[in-house]
Amino acid sequence: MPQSGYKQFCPVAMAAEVLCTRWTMVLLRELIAGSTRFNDLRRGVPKMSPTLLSQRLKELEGAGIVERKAAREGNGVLEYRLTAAGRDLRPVVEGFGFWGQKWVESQPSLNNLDPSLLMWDMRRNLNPSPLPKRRTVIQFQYPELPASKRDWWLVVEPDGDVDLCWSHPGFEVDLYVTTDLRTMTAIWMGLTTVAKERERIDLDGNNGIARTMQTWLGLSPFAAERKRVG
Amino acid sequence: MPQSGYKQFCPVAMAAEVLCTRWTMVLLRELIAGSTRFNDLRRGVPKMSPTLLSQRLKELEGAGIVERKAAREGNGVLEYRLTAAGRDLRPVVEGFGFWGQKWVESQPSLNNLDPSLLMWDMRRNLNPSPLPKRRTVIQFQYPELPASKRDWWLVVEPDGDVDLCWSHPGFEVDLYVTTDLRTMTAIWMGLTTVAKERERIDLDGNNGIARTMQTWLGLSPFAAERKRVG
DNA sequence: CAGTATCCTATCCGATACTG
DNA sequence: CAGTATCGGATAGGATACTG
Repeated sequence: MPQSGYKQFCPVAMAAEVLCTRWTMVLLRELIAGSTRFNDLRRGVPKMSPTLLSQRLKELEGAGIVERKAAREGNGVLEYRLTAAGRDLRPVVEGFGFWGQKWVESQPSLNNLDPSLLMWDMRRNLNPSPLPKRRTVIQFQYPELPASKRDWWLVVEPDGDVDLCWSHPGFEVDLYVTTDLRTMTAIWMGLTTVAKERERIDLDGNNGIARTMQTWLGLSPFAAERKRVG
Repeated sequence: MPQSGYKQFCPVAMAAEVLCTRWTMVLLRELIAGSTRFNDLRRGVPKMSPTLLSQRLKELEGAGIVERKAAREGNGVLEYRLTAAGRDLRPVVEGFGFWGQKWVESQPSLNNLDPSLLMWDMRRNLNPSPLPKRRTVIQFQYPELPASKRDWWLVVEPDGDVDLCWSHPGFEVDLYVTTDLRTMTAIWMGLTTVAKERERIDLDGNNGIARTMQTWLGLSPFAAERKRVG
């Protein structure tokens, strides 16, 4: 932010000085969602350059929002964790999200799709409880995309852990979901539903899993907020 | 914001795109506080250039947050009013304010004082009810400041309206408050109280008004949030 | 009073390549 | 894997003066 700092004693300005730099709110969303490792953060904020990510993390550390420390397991790998001040930003970030969901036109941002980011978010919010109590594999296929971004696998372990793979994990696939990225994104954002888009989605495989898709498919944390504009 | 736009479908990013440009949150605070005219907004955001203020107002209009229309009285004077989407930002802006009050060190921003801004905010939040039911005039004096910024008058009308003057309004002064700007600002922000700073404040005039200063002096909307850092 | 026009520069940031 | 180094360009926005 050019000539940074507002030089104002108002608390709103003081907060904005820290929070309203480019990418910062989006990065915070990713931290709040639970990512702690540098490359996990990158996946959640893929358009941010590593240089800037590194710089922002330092700024957030300086502002007392994030602390970096070595992960307890792992060979000196660093983790970024929110401090109390950072956790206190959750309602602020959620405020942004719900307001954005309610009032910002979504058509333009539906032109900026990213399968990697979508699948990464889906992985996080997936709800394993309606699924069988064994390992379940779901393959997503976006035929319109180039080969390297076309196929994705969500592997749901019996303990509820979900892994995202971009090459075949080797296990048998329980359900193939074939659709276009825009439809899948719109469903995930809560702008529409599996049922409404039924004709744009091809489900092939285990019938029970197919039928309950809307329930195991976790949606965006902001999906519940009803859109008020186009 | 350089290369603007996050090109992400996440609602947090969508909101941040609109809200996290320079000065925008601070401007919104002023709109939410009730200013509607261009020059009133300027007083609330004095460090913002008129060019940028004008530009931001247009952007906010484009985003559906503000609408501009001719004031009903007055000769075609424009007013800026929040739309429903804009009013819905109140909790978001307040979230910033409370978080900032709680977690951002205030010492640095207490080096960026501005008597004009402080008095402007005091004018807005003053609570007339403990004052006499007649016109009451309170003169603030900051001896350390240059003459042009030293003296300020708050004129409280019987109906509760408060005017701010920077030259003597002509009416008899009921109370002279003489202190330094830093002390007065810290009190207004809720970081300290009139009683605690009693020795730094000189009160001269009507005793009853002097004694109740802490009550008629309206504080910052965020004063109630307790600071958690230095 | 309520803004515009113009100019210019600081700086933010994106891209890419590279390292322990 | 987890970042750092370097570079250049775009652009945001500060300053100032001006107008209806």
